[in-house]
Amino acid sequence: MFDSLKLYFRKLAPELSQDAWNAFQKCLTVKRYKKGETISEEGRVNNIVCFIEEGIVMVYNLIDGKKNIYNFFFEHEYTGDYESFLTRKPANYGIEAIEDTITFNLHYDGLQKMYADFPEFERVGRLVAEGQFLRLTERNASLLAEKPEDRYENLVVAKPQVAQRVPQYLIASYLGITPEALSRIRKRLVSKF
Amino acid sequence: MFDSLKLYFRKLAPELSQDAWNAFQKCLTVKRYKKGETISEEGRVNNIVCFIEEGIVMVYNLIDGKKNIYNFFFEHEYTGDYESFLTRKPANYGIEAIEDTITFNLHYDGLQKMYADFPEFERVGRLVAEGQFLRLTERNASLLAEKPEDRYENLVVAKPQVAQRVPQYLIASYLGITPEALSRIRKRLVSKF
DNA sequence: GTGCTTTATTGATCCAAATCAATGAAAAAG
DNA sequence: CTTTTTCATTGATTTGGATCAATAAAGCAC
Repeated sequence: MFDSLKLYFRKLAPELSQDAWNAFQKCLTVKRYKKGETISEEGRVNNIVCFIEEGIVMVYNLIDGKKNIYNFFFEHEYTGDYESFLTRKPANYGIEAIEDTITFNLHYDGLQKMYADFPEFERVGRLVAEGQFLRLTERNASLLAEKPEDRYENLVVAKPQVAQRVPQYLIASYLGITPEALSRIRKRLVSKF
Repeated sequence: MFDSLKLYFRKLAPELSQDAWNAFQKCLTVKRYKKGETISEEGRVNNIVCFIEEGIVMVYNLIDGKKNIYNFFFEHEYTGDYESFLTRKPANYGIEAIEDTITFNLHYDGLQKMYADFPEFERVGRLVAEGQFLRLTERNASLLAEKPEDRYENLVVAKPQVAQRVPQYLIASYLGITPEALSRIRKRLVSKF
């Protein structure tokens, strides 16, 4: 059932015991979402981390009624409003399916129980948090130092899936620009070659 | 000696044993840096996390020979090129003292030994990584959704110390703009009141 | 399929920041 | 204290993206 997730864990923390993994499995629930459906709502405390088995998901941040795309997540990546999940404060971020999506969801209480029952699991928590941090670091450097045009070029190279499977107006939001600006950037890039 | 750091730990992980704390202390070294001095160099693997006892430090990212300020850190905050520290790859970030600074430095090997000898210490690692992540999340949202002018206004409110103790051209870099642009933003803000 | 809604493109205008350049102010070095 | 270097400000010009508006294309529902 959770083969892809198990594979992910094997790589992340190979020394994790079979007992811990078995207990962890029991904390998971499988969920299916239709394209456009809300997975986790902005405004209330977020209690889940989602491992995406199939589909694409976007995480956004509602500011002045406008959805700012924080990031896209694909098959075999995990996501969630990690901030709300950790702080137990109402989420600033919402999560929505961009395609029909299947996720394995881990509930907050389940994770806390894992930490309590299997102290070794703290290590997984640490590695996951560190991974999240590293991902953010890159995005941050990109937002700080690169122009929108460079950001788009790099995105296409680094995550070609995004350009292929995600609508442009969402990519524009992810890049921090308007759809019009992205359209013009694309035009410029085409005439470059 | 490490009172301020101990206080920080008490808040972060109150249940940490005295044994673990004692062992941890032994991993620390005290360092002094003059204003302008390099604490950790970009380009080589970073082996330290610094807890700042006194002074201000900046973390930057060298791109095309230009220092992009990632962040400033003050008394009783910790810093380091966490990315390089975690991945064991050459650092993309350098660290430099903005004022005369005293730090308590934790070496990578010391931390790994802590994890090995005191599995409970993984929890500290997790909480630290989570804290780093949360900090970055905010900065990210700010870079994505706010205009430089708003970013500056928010910075002045949230971290008045920065505006007071850090030169403007560094703040400009932190905001992702040129010193000229910041100078004009400040002018605009003054005439606002 | 037809119509309806959403998304993408293009044009025109406006604005904030980048860039280039020069001067003034402040800090560091001697 | 004086000189030198670094930092901050101001001006002129350029540029890329925002905004407003209109049209074209693609998706979706019926």
